[in-house]
Amino acid sequence: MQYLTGSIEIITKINELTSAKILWVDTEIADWYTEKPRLSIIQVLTKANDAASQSVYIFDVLDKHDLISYFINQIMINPQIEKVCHNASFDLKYLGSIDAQNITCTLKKARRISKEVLQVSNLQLKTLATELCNFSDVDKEEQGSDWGRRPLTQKQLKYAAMDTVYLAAVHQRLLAFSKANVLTPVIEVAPSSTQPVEKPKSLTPNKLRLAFECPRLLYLNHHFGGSTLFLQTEDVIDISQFHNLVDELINLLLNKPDFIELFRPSASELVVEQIAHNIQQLYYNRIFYAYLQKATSKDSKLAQPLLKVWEGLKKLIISFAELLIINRNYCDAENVISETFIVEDRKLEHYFNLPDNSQLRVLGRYDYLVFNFDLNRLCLIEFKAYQPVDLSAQLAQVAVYSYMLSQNKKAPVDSVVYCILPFKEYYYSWEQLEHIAHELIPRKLEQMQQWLTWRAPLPNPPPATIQPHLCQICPQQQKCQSYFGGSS
DNA sequence: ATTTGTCGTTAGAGCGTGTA
DNA sequence: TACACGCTCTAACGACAAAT
Repeated sequence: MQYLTGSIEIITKINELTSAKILWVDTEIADWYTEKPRLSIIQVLTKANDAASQSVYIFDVLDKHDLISYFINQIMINPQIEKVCHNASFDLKYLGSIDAQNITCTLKKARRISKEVLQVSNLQLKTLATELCNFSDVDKEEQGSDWGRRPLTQKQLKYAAMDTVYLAAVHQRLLAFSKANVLTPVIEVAPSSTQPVEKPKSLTPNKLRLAFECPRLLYLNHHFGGSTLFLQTEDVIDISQFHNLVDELINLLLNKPDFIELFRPSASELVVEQIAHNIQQLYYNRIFYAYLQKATSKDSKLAQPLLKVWEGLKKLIISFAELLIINRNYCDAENVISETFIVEDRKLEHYFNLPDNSQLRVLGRYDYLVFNFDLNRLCLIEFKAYQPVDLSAQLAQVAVYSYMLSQNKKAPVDSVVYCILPFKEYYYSWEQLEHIAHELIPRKLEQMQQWLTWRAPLPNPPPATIQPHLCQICPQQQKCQSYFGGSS
């Protein structure tokens, strides 16, 4: 160890060090607890594996600002020299801060590897020296000692020198660790060729349904908003909470222990009407009655139409009861409900291959999923408050849902649509849905892209496909005629 | 276009750890 | 003591699907 105090010898040594490739650097600070901390000494190790601390140079730079600046300019800023520090951000406060180049922080390295992997109790330099590098007799006392006093004691100088020795040893060990844990190389993502024509980046099953019902309405809705539901005015009651009503029905089935007792007898002993009646009763008392009260208190005219909704829900419950009894053949009473109603993430995503060889993302969320043990098949449920205006559009919508889910599940998925006002059940088997999803949907999606990007007065406006008598109740009939003109 | 509910991302507050 | 950094947790924000 060389302890250098004279300006000339320090500058000479700094000049020597500029040819080094790597240096292990540490500092000691006097008055660190005060407003005006002073850099006391800079320790530099030039050779790793120097347990005898032969190649440590200690520069005494207390209050010698020109020497400190010289060190910073010659060593710290020089990008050719790698400087290794423990908790480098601390030393850099006195040695060039943001100007310093090519700094390696062993604390950062150690943190990245983690305490657990290193199997050490903490990441202090002294701990790493003892627990990672097996140094014994590591001195801790002098760290907080008075580095402003001169002359420095032999003990202080020994401590200061050993710090860099530990630093180099720890550094070597950490390098070995990070080499051993080479992370999987970063996967180069192929740059996606951006299409010159601006096309919708993704579509939804709901939009697809609309595209089948009326492309013009799809277009108007996309650009100008407005309602898309074809409804006779006398049908319309506010059942925006309709999905909530169904949600609560299924939650009730899943969470109410009473229903387990209901399914205690064997399947052959169970009677659909009886089961359904029980569910209806409980649901009416728990959920629907309160909803009815609340709605009619706001508007007493709602009572009559809401009773129609109830009639629909009752029939829905019968359907559920039938399915549950079928499945009771295969499940015990405790599990039949949870095995029938499958609760999981309802989001769906799929990239459809279009006829023009491009791909289009379709995103959607289905309503519910059940399993029928007799058919050994999943079945996706879609709820509609009102009768569909166009059955083929409805079919297309559930075909997309079924198809996307079947891709996830790697299994066929049937679909059923329940309409509540008035109650009607539409069952579609996977065999017909798959055909539609394969043959019809990709072409429709391609058309939709064209329709949605169409700008008046370019040719090929979206056709009006809806039947004329239904167009009379189109929610945007007026706008459609004024925008597209002619027949609707 | 606007709204509504859900869900995932992100900024930042707070805490712990490191330095003399 | 003071400051920097990173981790975690949360609140705010925005994206999204579906409905109006």
